[in-house]
Amino acid sequence: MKTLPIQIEVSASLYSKNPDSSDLGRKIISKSIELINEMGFEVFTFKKLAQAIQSPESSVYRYFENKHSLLIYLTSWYWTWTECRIVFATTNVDCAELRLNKSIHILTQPVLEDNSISYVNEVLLSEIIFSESLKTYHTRKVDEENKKGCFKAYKSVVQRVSSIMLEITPDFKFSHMLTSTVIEGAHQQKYFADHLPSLTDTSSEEDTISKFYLELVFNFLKPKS
Amino acid sequence: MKTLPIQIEVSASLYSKNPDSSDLGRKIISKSIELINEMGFEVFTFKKLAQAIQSPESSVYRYFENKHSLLIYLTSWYWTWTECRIVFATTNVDCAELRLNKSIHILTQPVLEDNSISYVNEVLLSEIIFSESLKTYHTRKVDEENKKGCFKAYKSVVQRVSSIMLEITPDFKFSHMLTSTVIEGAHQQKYFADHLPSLTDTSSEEDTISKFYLELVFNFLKPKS
DNA sequence: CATAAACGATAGTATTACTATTATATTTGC
DNA sequence: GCAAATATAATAGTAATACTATCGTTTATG
Repeated sequence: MKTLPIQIEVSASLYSKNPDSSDLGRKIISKSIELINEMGFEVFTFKKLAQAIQSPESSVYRYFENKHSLLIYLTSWYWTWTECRIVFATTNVDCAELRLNKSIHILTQPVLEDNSISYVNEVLLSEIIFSESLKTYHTRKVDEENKKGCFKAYKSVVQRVSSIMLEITPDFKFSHMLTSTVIEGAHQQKYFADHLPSLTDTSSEEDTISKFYLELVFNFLKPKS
Repeated sequence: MKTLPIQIEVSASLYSKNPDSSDLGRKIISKSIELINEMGFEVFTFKKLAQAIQSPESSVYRYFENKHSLLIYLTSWYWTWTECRIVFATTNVDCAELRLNKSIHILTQPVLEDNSISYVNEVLLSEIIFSESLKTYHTRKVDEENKKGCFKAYKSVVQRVSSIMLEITPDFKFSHMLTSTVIEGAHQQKYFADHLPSLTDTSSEEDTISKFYLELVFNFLKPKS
């Protein structure tokens, strides 16, 4: 698969100072991706991040209000980038079924290769998304943050995939539910496979989860008749 | 629907001192359900709980090591109770499809009536489960807590519903994945409907979510052929 | 070269999540 | 009915977290 040399832009409302605009900012992003991955988001603190990049804690706060804002930034970056990947994989594909198939693959499989151009390690970031992205919106401040546009990038992905479903089955009433069920479900099943395997049906195959959700979607959209 | 006058027993490994064994313990449970519901699990603290029940914070710690253990206790109580409800609703029902149908209803709909016998308010508890139960296993300590049996009650429910699916389609390969997708998906979709509606397909009907997952399951298990 | 912005260094605060201690109730076993 | 065990109240204290504030120095930018 070719890499995307695209510059990902994250909405200015999601940071205090654009981390993409300075060395320190980029170091904050790339190091925080590493650390959140290693220790998990709860254990991760700005103090630890600051120590790791050898800068004072207060400098980190100049970029992000708190670690939650940083997580929102990272997930927004991920979803913007993922939408690019979907667009890239589906333009000039005439068949809607095939476009949906490719989209579901992108949404349900963790990223395996880092393009290693940017300061963002996409492999590690995708792992963070799979295991921690729930925490972006499972807070008391969801509504407030939703108004601020914190989840715009995610919604846009859901909207795009929903539209493909509606091309296949125009009168389908549950396109958004089905899409978000697939995305969140795939994340969850990956987590279960790693930690609570009796909640899944693990197999030797790598892409059981993708196959499951592909079948789920196509059985629902086009029940064999 | 009839109420269940059953005594729910929670595994002794899930508390320091059994809250069911004293007035204070029962007050801790019933007040914490109220407070977690009001303010959300993150904002909830043992200090606030202690103030609300007019007891010192240290007394609460005699029952539960920390607030996370309390949440695990509450979810275990909920899943044990829910399995009872499933058993109650499905015994003496011959048709497996109907048993699955009833089970899915129980799993995808919030509880609407409190039996008001016990000190547990099941309506509020079910709301906590829908919005916060993810937090029981999304921690760095999942594996450790899983070994301790913290998620046994939940797994038992998943196992039971999986078995019904296998009665209907004996060679089905994804019964656990499908069951956990339905349970977690229903929780998620309810949350989305309340906070991020563009990720769902809201409608005036109350039970859109149940209908969606019912259709999802039966389309998958028995594709019309 | 001036001046604004960014950064480093350091200090300090409120809150959280506990732990510890001791005195006073309350239950329980005999 | 009383001693012994246990439960609870009352209070204090600690380490870590999540910030906020100040200020001098460096580094871009026009």
